[in-house]
Amino acid sequence: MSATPVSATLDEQLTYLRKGLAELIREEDLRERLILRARQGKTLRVKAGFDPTAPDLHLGHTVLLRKMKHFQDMGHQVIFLIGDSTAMIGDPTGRNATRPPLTREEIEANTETYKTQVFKILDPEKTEVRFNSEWLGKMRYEDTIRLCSRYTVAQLLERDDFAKRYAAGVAISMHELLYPLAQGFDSVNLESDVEMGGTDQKFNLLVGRELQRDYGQLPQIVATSPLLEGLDGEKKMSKSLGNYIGITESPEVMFRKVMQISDGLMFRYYELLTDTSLTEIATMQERIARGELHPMEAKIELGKLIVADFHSMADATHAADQFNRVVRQKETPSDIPVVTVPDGVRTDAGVQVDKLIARTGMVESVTEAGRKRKAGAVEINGQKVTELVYSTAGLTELLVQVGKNWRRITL
RNA sequence: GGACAGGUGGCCGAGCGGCUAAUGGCAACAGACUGUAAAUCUGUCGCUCCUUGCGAGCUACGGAGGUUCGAAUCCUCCCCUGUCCA
Repeated sequence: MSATPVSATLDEQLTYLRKGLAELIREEDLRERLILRARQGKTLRVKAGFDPTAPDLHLGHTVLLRKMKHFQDMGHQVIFLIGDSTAMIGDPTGRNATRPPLTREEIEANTETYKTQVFKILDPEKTEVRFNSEWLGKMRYEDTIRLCSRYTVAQLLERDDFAKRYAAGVAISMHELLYPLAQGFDSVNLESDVEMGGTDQKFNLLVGRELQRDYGQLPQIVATSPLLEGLDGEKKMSKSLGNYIGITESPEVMFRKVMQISDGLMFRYYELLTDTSLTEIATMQERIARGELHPMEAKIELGKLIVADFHSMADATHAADQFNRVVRQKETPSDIPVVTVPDGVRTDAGVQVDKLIARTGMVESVTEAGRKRKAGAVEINGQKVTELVYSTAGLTELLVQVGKNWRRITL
């Protein structure tokens, strides 16, 4: 990731920080704040919150993390806030009930997971990891009432999600209304100068400004980053929709997933997930349109860039090779998990195929295995297998393939 | 507290006594095609067992009971959601 020196001029800083943001509220405020803090000999406190119940980051999160890194590049302090208290609510999406609070152990385990992932992008030296239970957990009933008194129902109903649900007659629980307030209160406690989040967080981020004003603080600047579309190119990337690329996934899986996105989406990924400049991207698009560059070539390059970010260049090259051999030339992949035959799948004549592929984790259930086999999706030692029993006479191992799953099973 | 309308498989949404593991759509998975994808086409899409068969059993339509040869469908009670009234 390119680093602009900390000694950048004010205008250089602003340009650098503005790039790639969906919205900045307000740009003049950011300018003034930069001047103010510089005069005080301070750096900006840049906050972003994360949900500790789902410590698996995917590329969608990295759009934001990359932007946070840009603030660090400019010498500012980033606060990685873990919403352990607000996790009980969960950012209202319409169908969540109150979730039980996480235990201390769970939170710590999840925090560690987060750190190893987040510091692939963020600079640990300029990152402060905090928990909102520090202040929310200490609040008494009276404190909560006081906080609630600072906001009105009408204000909360401005939030698009609430407004829609209210209009449609879908349930909105009281505690969900507290979520934006709690998040805003985090900003008060952290005295944040900037809060970052996805564009879907805009409302919550703005609440922070209101509350900070109420508490006699300068309102934070709100910086939203675009939401990354998932692999389907339609909905935002999310784990629950299954259209994501996790940043801890293997180079091979990552690469393959990148190759699966549509050609159009590829440019979006270039824009939001790599340092490729907009002009370079435009040039690439033109060359593809003119037939000088094959879209696949551009996508391979994208895949390598992304894999290299989270693994290494060598891994990226290897993943690309692997993809080329396995997917394009339909050769056998080089690193196949090796397992021994599970109990109870042998028969007198050989092995029972359904149980074999179910019990080695290649499919969910024996029933599904049977379906896959009958549908012609199972190959053993290069031969399509539709019979129930596969003869193993004279064999010492089986090379089994079901779709993109491979296993080397020793007998 | 009252009146009314609802709660169905990952989601949406039909069914309203048997032929319903439950129409249809989306999503998903596998196969064909391909530039890798997209698009398109085909198949599948609860679990287990075996003698792998248009096989057997089990579980499933908010929950618990009941009526019936038989219930997602009827009855009772309960829980939950929404609307209106208080």
